[in-house]
Formats: sequence, C-alpha cells, structure tokens
Amino acid sequence: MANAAKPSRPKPARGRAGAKAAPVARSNHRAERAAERRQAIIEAALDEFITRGFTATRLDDIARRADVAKGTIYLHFKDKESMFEELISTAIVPLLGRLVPPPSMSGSVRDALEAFAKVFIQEVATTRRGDIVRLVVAEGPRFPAIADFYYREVISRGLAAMRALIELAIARGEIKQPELARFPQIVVAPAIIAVIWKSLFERHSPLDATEMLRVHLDLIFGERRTT
Amino acid sequence: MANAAKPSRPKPARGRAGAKAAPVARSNHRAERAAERRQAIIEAALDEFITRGFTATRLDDIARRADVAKGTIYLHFKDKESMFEELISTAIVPLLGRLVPPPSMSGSVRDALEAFAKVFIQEVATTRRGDIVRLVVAEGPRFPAIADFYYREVISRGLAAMRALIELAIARGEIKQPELARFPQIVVAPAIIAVIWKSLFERHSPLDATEMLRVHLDLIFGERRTT
Amino acid sequence: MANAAKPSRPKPARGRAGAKAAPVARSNHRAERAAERRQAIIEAALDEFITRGFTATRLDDIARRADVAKGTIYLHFKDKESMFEELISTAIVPLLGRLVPPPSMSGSVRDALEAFAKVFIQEVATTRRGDIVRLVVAEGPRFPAIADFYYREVISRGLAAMRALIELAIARGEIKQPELARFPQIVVAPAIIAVIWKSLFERHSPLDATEMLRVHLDLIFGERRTT
Amino acid sequence: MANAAKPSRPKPARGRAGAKAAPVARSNHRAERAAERRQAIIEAALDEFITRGFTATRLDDIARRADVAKGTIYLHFKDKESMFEELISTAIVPLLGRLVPPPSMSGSVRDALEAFAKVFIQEVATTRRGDIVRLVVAEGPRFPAIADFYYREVISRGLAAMRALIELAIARGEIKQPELARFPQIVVAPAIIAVIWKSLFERHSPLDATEMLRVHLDLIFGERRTT
DNA sequence: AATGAATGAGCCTTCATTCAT
DNA sequence: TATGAATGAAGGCTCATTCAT
Repeated sequence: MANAAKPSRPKPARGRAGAKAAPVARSNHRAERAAERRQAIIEAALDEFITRGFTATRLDDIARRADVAKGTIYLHFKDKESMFEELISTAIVPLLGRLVPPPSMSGSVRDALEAFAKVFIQEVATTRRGDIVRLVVAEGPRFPAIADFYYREVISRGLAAMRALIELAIARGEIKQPELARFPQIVVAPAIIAVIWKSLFERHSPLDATEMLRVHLDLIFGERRTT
Repeated sequence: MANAAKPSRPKPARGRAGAKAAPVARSNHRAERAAERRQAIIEAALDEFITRGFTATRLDDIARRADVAKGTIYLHFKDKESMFEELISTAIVPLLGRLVPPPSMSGSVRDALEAFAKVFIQEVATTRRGDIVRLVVAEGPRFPAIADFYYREVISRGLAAMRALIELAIARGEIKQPELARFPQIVVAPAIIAVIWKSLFERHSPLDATEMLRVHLDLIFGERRTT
Repeated sequence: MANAAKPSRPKPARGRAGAKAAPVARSNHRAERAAERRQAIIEAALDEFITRGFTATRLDDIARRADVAKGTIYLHFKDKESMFEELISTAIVPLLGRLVPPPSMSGSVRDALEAFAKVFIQEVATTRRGDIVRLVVAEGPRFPAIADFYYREVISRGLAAMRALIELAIARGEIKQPELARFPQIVVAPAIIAVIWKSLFERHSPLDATEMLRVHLDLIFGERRTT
Repeated sequence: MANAAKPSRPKPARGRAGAKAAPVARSNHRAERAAERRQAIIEAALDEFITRGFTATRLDDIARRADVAKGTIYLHFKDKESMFEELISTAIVPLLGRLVPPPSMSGSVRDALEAFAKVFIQEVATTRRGDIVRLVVAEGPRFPAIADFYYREVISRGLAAMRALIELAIARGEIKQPELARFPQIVVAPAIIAVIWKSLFERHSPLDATEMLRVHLDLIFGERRTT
C-alpha cells in the first residue's frame, strides 16, 4: 500500500532547498533570532514602502532586502496591508515623547521651540522618519486607519501641545499675536514643508531647514537670533 | 489600528448601461470628437489617479469613467506612465498664470498676498487641484520627471515670484524681517499645509483655511486684520 | 517631460508575446469564437475537475487544456469556485428531460424503466456525466450550493417522478410491493452504484451494468426477462 | 447557484490554549506515549480529511487538532500522501470482521441480512466510517492504491460473502431469483445509497435508512415484515 | 479611429517539508 | 523524541498592453 501511485503531479521537492549563506551569529537563541528577523523585515519593508509606496511595493523585494524567505514575512504580519499600517504607526510613536516638550518647562517658550526644531530636524527631517511623513500624506487617503491613527496619536496631540506652548508664550508676552493659538498649524507648517522639500526638491535646490525654522521662530517671536 | 477599512474598489456604476448612447451632437468634426474623447480620458484619469495613486489605478476604470474603450486610451497616450506624467504636468499649468501675481502691482503687498490666498483657496485648496498637489508629493519620488517638472515650472517660479513680493514688501517697509526673503517657503507653508489637511484630516477636525492664512499674514505683516 | 526616468522596475514587455499557433478556423465571427472558447474552457475544466477534484485542479492546467490563456478563463467565470459550481450544475441539466419519462405513458412501467435504464447507461454511466455524479458525491459536502442544486433540480424531481411511476405500477399491478413507493431510492440505487463502480473498480472487475439493472428490474417486477 | 456558501475554514478553536498542559499520566512508558500521539494524529487526520478532502486538508490543522507539533507528524508518516493512504486503509479494517457474517449460520439468511443491515447502520451509516466511504469515492480515482486496497480488502471480500449468502438463500428457497447471485451489488446498493444520502441530502430530506433497508429486504425475500 | 477580447507576466498568499534546537 | 520557525515552490487572480475586427 504505502507506496501508492502518485496522484500524477510531479512533486517538486518542497521545503528548504538551498540553505542561506552560513548564519552570521551562531550564538543567539531562537527568540533573539526571531526578533532580529522581524526587525530586518520591518527595516526592509519601511525602505521599500518609502521608495515605492504601498501598492508598488513587492513582498518579494522586502523579503530579499530583509534576507528572509517570502513566507517568513507572514510569520510576523497578517498581510501586506496590516504590515503597512503597523509599520507606519509604530515607526513614529517612539519619537512622540521627545517631540512634545513638557508644557511646564523652566526656560522660555522660544527655547522650547528651538529644541523642538532641533530634535525634529535631527530625528525626522533628515532621517527615514521624514519619508514616513511623506508616505502618510501619500497613502493616508487610501488607508483611513492610518489617517485616523495619525490624527489621533500624532496630529491632535502634537497640535494640542503646541497650542499650550503658544498660549503660555502669549501669557508670558513672548508672542504678541494671540490669534496664533487658534492655528498651531502655522507654527509647525515650515517644519512639514522642510520634510517634503527634502524628499522632492533637495537635489534641485538644497534647503537649510535649520535656518528656515530659525527665521520662522524669529517671525513668531518678533526678535532676531543668530545661529 | 488592526482593522483598517480596506481600500476596496467601489464600483463606479456609471450612467451608460448598455448600448452606446447615440452621439449627442452630430455636427462635430472628427478632430473635435477626438479632442473631446481625449479630454474625457484626461478628466477620468486624473480622478482615478487622485483617488488611488499611480500604481493602484486601473486603465479599465479610467476607460469606464471616460466612457471609452480601453484600447482608445492607447490612441492618445503611449502607456500608463506617460499618461500619468503628461496629466500631472498639464493639470497645473493653466493655473500658473493666475496664481503668480504681477510683481509690479499698484496696491500693497499684503493685498496682493490676500488675493493670492483667496485664489489659492478657491482654485486649489478646495478643488481637485489640491489633490494633485498631494499626488505630486505622493508619487514625486518615483517619477523624477514629475518632480523635475514641478520644481521647474511651479516651485522655482512660484518661490521666485514670492521672493520678489517679499523683497518689495521689505523695501516698502510692509515687512520688518528682511531674512524672510531667504525663505519664501515660510510664506507659502500654511497654504500647503491647508491643502494636505483637507485631504487627510478635514473629517477629523475641519480647518478654516481662510482664517489660518489671514492669521499667518497678520504674523508676517505685523498687523491685525479682521475678516 | 514625456520620457521620464522609469520608476526603476524594468518593464518586462507585457501583452501578447508569442501569438498562439495560427487560428484553425479563420472565418468565424467574434461571438462564435468566444462561444467556442467558452465551450473549450468548460470541457477542459470538467475533465480536470473530474480527474483531480476541485482543490487539486489548477487553472493553469484548465487553460492549457482549453488552449487559452489563463486570464481568458476570467472573462467567462468569476473565479474557480463559481466556475466549478456552474459547471457541475449545467452539465447535468440538459439531460434531465430525457431521464425523467412522462408519467402518463402508454406502455408498461417496466418498459419505461427499461428505457430509463438504457438512457442512463448510455448517457450517464458510460460518459463523463457519470464522473460528475461521483464528483458531486465527492465535493458536495464542501459545496452546499452544489448539494442544494442537485437536491432541488435532480434528486427531488427524479425521485418524485420515480415515485409516480412506482405508484402507477402498483396501481396497475405490475409491482406487488406497495411500500416500494416510499423509497424510490431503492429503484435507483443500483444505477448509482453502477456509476461509482465504473469510476473506481471497473479495472479490477468489469461490471455489466445493463445486466445488473435488468436483474434489478426483474426483482422489482417479479418476472424474468432475457436480454 | 451563484452565491454558494464559501467552503471557508472554520477555526478549530481547540482546548489547549497556551502552554502545553502537564502530561496527564506520568506512568506511561515512552512507547505508550508515542502510540498515543500516533493515535491522536490518526484521529485528527481522519476528521480533517473527511471534512475537507485530501488536497484541501492542511497538516497544520491536523497537528493542531491532534495537539502535536507539525514536525511530529513526520515522525510517524513519510508524507501527507502516505499518511492519507495508510489512514484510509487502517480505518476500515477493524470493522471488516463484524460486517461479514459467518456464511454457515443457523438462522435464516434474511435474519443474517437484517443483522448486517443493523450493524451497518449503527457502525457505518451513522458514524465517521460512512464518511470514509464517501472519501474513498471522492479520492479513489486519484489514489489508485486506495482504490486497489478497497477493492481487495473490502469490496471483493464483502461481495464474495454476500454472494455466498445469496446462494445459500437461493438453495434454501428463501430467494426466488437465482440471477441475484450474479449481482450481489444489488443487495448492497441501498446501504451505500443511504450512506451517501446522509452526507449530502439529509438536511434536505431525512432518510429512514432502517426502513429503507427493510423494504429492500422485503423486495428481495418476497415477504413483508413489520418493524 | 475605436473597440474589447485575449494575453501572460507578475504579485500576494498558502502550505508541505525540513532541520536547528 | 518533539518542536515550530523558516523555507520557497506553487496557485489564484489581476491588469497593462496588443491587435483582429
């Protein structure tokens, strides 16, 4: 019995065939290795999504870039869509705490915003996170979950904190224009523009984001500072 | 996050049900009819590209929306890619003249910028053209030709005109901060932000773009105006 | 503009590449050709489904067997599942009229059943239709729509007609056992068994279905007929 | 037809939630534990194969249902195919002895067949074994080894025994129709039909198999018995 | 010029099988 | 012995592009 006539289809020798190049680190435990793989997938996927956008990104490329098999991706993510959403969400979150300064700080509001600008340029505008901002703008309308998440976790919080800062500055007399508190977007706008500029036009005309943000703060605070 | 709304394709469900409706106007010449078809394709394609982005847009949908056969598209455009590039370019050009105010105008610069803001909100921020801005941000990195075109035809011209305005305002004493001329982006930033906001967050929190731009101009010109 | 930098991915020259072997019949109209193709797909799909069952059948194989491209199948059927259901349903229907004899016939009931048996053996047991019966048995539980359809269109109708015949035969005195009318399945059972036998065991031990059905009718009608 | 119930996979949702429950009996020897596992795999695999058929069954589901790891299956079976064949064979064998009554029995043949029918309904038609019959019908053509095995071990033996019974009945005058001995299939047919009916149509129209088999025996033995 | 049926390469996802632990 | 993470070859389905009509 055992060795029955094959149901006609030639079996193409499934399973691991060619054993990747010898594993680099030999000492890790299973869990560590898995975490490393997951991280590699996340990095690779972010890069691909940033480069091509959601639809044009191929899981094949992600797998190749992460140096894992295509199936491995599905051990970590349900499908392409949830991977995208999860990635886009989690990529910004760890940064939130650092970007929003505690509203009850000792120094001047201007100093706080200078610090914010510095962190933003260092951690967002000049890194892959900036491209993620662009990606959110690009894919947001087709991924309501992403737009929702961003509004809830990033935008509304960020603007609320910014508004609190502005109101503090108004109360202290640092800012003369009380209506600014109604549109904290105005304070953030150049920072966002800087991020988009870097993605699209930097090679046509480099932008000194630090200077631009300083000039913008000068405008808001009505003074002139030199770098 | 997990359970995101699928970016599923709604069936366009367009008018024409069965047989092609008898040609409306029989008097047109061949060339006119062709031009009409081409225009229909352009409109349809723009809508689809805006809704789905380049890769996710299907020529089938464009054809259905334009009420032409799929093959007809190829009588007017080489392929999907060149259609996209051509579209994105031509869609903005007719607007350029109106947006850039003549630098040698009689009234105050502030008035000129108020006028600019008004036109921008009416013609860009609240229309499909605003979505095209977002589309450029979304697809620019993958379509260097588009980024190039935009930088050359829109951005550099627009910023140059804006810089000229700023310098004029500085010379006239309307603007106190001479460094602003180095970064005309600052003046435009809230307008761009308004466009992006409308696409992504309008339903979470409506933005009064007119007011925001007025407050921004108040900031720049150091005065307070009421609507 | 037109000739933009490719978005990096090499385009693999889509569309019809190798033009099938010269079309056999050149004179057909489009609709005819389409109908032919559809028929070819149906034939091929039936063969494949019969040979492998639903899950193990590959659309690739169906396409190859039908000599069409894989995509062509989707011009005629929504997906594999609906193709399967549609096929299985429609394959038997055209035969129903011939299998169910009009209950008000002139000759004896035995003659009617002999005729039924003859048609059944010629048109079902020894043709692909017999395999479809087996396929229904095989896949029915996983395709409720198919079991439903078969019960409604084939089984209930067939058994009702059979019951009518039995009752007629009882009334006429041809059949002595009145309880038989409660279980028309008994009359049909050997015919079904014949079909299954041919699929599974014919090569182990050929079955003379005609003889078997005659003996069965002898049993039911209590007489002995010779072939 | 169109809108068929998807043969979607219900999540098995089995007991064991997290960590492996502490071994119930600690006294077993290694070999016993292994035999238990093997038995669990067999039970689970049978259930899955019956529910989905060979190709659509996933080893993952078998493993989960058997509460073993996927790899463990391969310690007991060479691959999916041999597991299937081995299962199907061994599942019926233990039943064979009970189904075939000793040909030299004291009572009437009719009594023997009544007893057979009773056992068949109790042990086959209304249990998982009945589904195995359907499984053999379904997968037999693609697994010649299974068809072979069944013909050799079940069909030919069963029919031979049945033929012996019939001949005995003829010799004793219990059965009047000598030709019945040529087609013992006729005697078994309604039993098989009952099994198939239960799988496919029971919910459309319940079948009283016991009654049907009694009526059938009445037909064969030319008498009328009441339940 | 216009059509739309046909094509087939490509992509997401699944799952039998392997093997390091 | 048992595990289950990892693999990668399919397979169902899509859609840009072609071309006979």
